[in-house]
Amino acid sequence: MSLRFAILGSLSSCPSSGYDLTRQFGLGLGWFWSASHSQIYPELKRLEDSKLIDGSFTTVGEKLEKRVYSITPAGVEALITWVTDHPQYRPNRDPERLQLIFSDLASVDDIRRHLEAHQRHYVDRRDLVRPIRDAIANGEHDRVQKRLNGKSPREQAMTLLLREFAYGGDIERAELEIAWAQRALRALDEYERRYAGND
Amino acid sequence: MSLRFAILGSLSSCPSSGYDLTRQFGLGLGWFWSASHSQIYPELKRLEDSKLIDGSFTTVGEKLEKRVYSITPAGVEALITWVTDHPQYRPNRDPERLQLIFSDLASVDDIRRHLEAHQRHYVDRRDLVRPIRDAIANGEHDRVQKRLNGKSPREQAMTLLLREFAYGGDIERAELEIAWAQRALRALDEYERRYAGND
DNA sequence: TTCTAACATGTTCATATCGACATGATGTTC
DNA sequence: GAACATCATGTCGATATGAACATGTTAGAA
Repeated sequence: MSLRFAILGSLSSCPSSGYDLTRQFGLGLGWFWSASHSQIYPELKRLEDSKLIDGSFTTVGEKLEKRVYSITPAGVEALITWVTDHPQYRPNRDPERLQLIFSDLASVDDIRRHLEAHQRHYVDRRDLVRPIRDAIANGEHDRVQKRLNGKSPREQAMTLLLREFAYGGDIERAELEIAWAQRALRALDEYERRYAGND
Repeated sequence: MSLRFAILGSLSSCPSSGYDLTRQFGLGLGWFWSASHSQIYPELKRLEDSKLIDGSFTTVGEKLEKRVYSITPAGVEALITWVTDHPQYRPNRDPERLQLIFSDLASVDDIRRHLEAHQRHYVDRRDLVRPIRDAIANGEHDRVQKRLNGKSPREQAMTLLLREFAYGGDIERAELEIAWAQRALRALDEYERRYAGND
């Protein structure tokens, strides 16, 4: 149910086409909600039917049609209602650690590979998010800059503060997972030393 | 797709009924994968059709039928294949921080409430997971004890080590989120001081 | 004996999600 | 002029998930 609000939120920065949004979901926004174009286009239709967004046609070159959507006042209202809502925490889904708790059926090497993959995953993630956070802080992020347009310095500071919290939290999470995996790997080493030769 | 393996994994500790599994998903296992009985019963049927588990009937009292499932050798094999697989990281879904980045449309008080709810959520979570982790470490967790049965001391140590990693990681994550929310709340205070009276 | 909590197992429907299928235009490079 | 990456918009079908609907038993307490 968050997809519609992810779209509304993105459109509250600036009007965009389905294609623009798809790319957004593949970049910055994607760290908090990801979606493919096959979800986005039908959702845009539904949002238009609900009068929360407004579509207009443009043409690129000779024939290529582009549909650019803008958020309506009703859309802004719906978005504000949603952000103001008590956050809904979804059911836990942690397939990696689920694998891990049943990995006593696998070999120590398999477990080691699992933890190394976990570490790599979060290193990659951290290294991809950091530049985005930095670009936002340095005023080099296009869509965030558009969001700042027309806002007072006070409001601009809040927009930037919230982004800093959100991306910062994501980076901290990645760093936690990296440190966790490293500690687990060291514990595995110790386990192997303790039981070396026995059994 | 992890549901079938969550069930297989749970059955690899000891045979259980759908009802037992439902409770398991509501307790320990639920921290890594949660599911309702309406997902579990049909999945058990599918697993039985695939010969990965074996169902037998028991009667409780006079009439009440109970279907107890055990994992088959083919099921153990399928489970091992899965735990040995490279972990699959799912698309990001972080509705809370998604709300947060668009909360520049809301009031500072709304943001404060959001962060306080976030903190409470993870305090509750931490306080619920810790006793489970401790019970496992102290040998007071029934299903984990059953899993240890018939294992060598070396194997038992690995089972317990993996649980410690998994639950420990979850607790650390909760503590990170609590600290993050507290820092964000302090940053909000500072924001309000800085802009007091202006605007 | 009656009531209640817990035991026990299902189905059904709406929605979410993802990968694959499907099509075509535009701009750049070789 | 051909090839290719990117722009651009859609649909379809399989599966996942969750809430609600549906039914009945058993054990213990009041």
